[in-house]
Amino acid sequence: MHTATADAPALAQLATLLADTTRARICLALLDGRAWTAGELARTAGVAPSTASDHLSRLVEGGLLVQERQGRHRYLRLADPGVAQLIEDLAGRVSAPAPPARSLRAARAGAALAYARTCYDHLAGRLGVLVHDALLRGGLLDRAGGLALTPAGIAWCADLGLPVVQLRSARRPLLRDCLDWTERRPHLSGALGAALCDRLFELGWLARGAGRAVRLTPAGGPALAAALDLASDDLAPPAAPDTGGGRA
Amino acid sequence: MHTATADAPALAQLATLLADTTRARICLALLDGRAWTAGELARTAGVAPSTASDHLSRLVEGGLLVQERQGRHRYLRLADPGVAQLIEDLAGRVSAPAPPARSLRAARAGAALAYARTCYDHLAGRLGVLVHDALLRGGLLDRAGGLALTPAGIAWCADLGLPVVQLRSARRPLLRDCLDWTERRPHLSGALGAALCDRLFELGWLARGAGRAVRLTPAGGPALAAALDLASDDLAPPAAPDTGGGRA
DNA sequence: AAAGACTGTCGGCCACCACCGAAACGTCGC
DNA sequence: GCGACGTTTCGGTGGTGGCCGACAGTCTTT
Repeated sequence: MHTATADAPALAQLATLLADTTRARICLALLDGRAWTAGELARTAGVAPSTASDHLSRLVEGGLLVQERQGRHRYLRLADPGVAQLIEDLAGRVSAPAPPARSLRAARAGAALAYARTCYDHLAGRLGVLVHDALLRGGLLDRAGGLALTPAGIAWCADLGLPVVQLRSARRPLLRDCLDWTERRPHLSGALGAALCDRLFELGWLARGAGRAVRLTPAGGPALAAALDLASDDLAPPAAPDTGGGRA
Repeated sequence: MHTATADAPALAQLATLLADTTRARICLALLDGRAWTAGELARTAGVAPSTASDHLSRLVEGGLLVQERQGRHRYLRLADPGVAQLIEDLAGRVSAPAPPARSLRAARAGAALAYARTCYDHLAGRLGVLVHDALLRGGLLDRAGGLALTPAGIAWCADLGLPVVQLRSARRPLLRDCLDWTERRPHLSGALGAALCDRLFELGWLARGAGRAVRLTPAGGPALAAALDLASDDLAPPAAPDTGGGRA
């Protein structure tokens, strides 16, 4: 007599989708929030296109991915923020062993990624943490009784064009901590985190770099700093190292 | 060239632990937050003791479970609230298809479970949702800018013997929504949700029933209702359907 | 229309793993 | 001490699933 409060086979089936290195690689790649083609994912995962095709079909069928066919391409992306959250949570439990930079190019790419990147649909990296900290210091965000915007914070969002009331949804929390695995500190996720990131792109303050990396635009840096009541320098990426001096 | 932002093999390895029906059953059983013996888990999962022993060792080695040996018994429980959250999140993605009650006894047990139960370390079921709603209605909890206690809510917690400041931790959010799969509505999880549940047991307002089910004690019902500014009836379980059977 | 690119299907190979029963180990009780 | 009980270890077995190469389909390009 199995109590079977929840459907164990279904849970196992869902976990199975992530229980394969190749599928895990695919899902991690898709964590950038964009749509990839099947071929790109196959190359990234290091398997034959036919193998990847199989995996992708299973992931779609399992509800983790959604696809969109355009001509001879098959675009795939994570099904919804919940899937991204799930993968993040799982990845967060495995101690990421501080990837050592192998080459100068890799080190530079790594630095860009550590500075600012997208974490599915919100801002992460050092910039993400800085924004979080600035909001907290400015009294726009409050952690005394949980994690919430203050009335001032709600007004701040409205000024930026973020309608907080409309972002409230039963399906997704407005705010959520997302642990940064480079900074080891929280940044903002949730519906608002995603909307804020969207809006920064929309305003042209933020632009995509290579891969998951993003960067502040020349106009966006000062603008965001002003909005957060910071000096421009506070948001600047670490000074480009001419040689090895990795700034702490 | 694999970008390998995170360790895909490690993620897959972690997911593999949950990617088996038997291990999933074990983990779901342990969601009640208590420590089970290896034999109990074997019977619950419906496998031979030797099979379960193997699974349990793997789960412990993988960091999902912790064990404690006492004499000829091996007690196992979930390693930490994060694991419980992970399993909840996974289980929450698979639509639990409203288990039909097969017998009168099963229906009664199901009703008790739907009314109040523990969800690893916090209160769930109808009672959990009622508490959440009462806190919200009473202005102790606020959802305007996220999910947070109001100053009044912090005071209310203090009155109850819950030191909110000490509960704030980097490792675990103070408050968190946990979707109830019977009520389909949020109840309180997180560090505070766990502390509140603990305290209710400590005060003798809440007592354990069969399995994961809990019940309000005769003294606890009115006390909790008063604390939440509710009529006693508002917290009452659904009227017991009076068939002829002798009530235990 | 033909050539090329992206993707899906099929068959086969191989490795992994969940399961069990039997037996060994340790603890508890008489 | 002896037996009972809970647990673990150890082969052995069967099923599942990841992987590839080859071929077929579909869309784009020349």
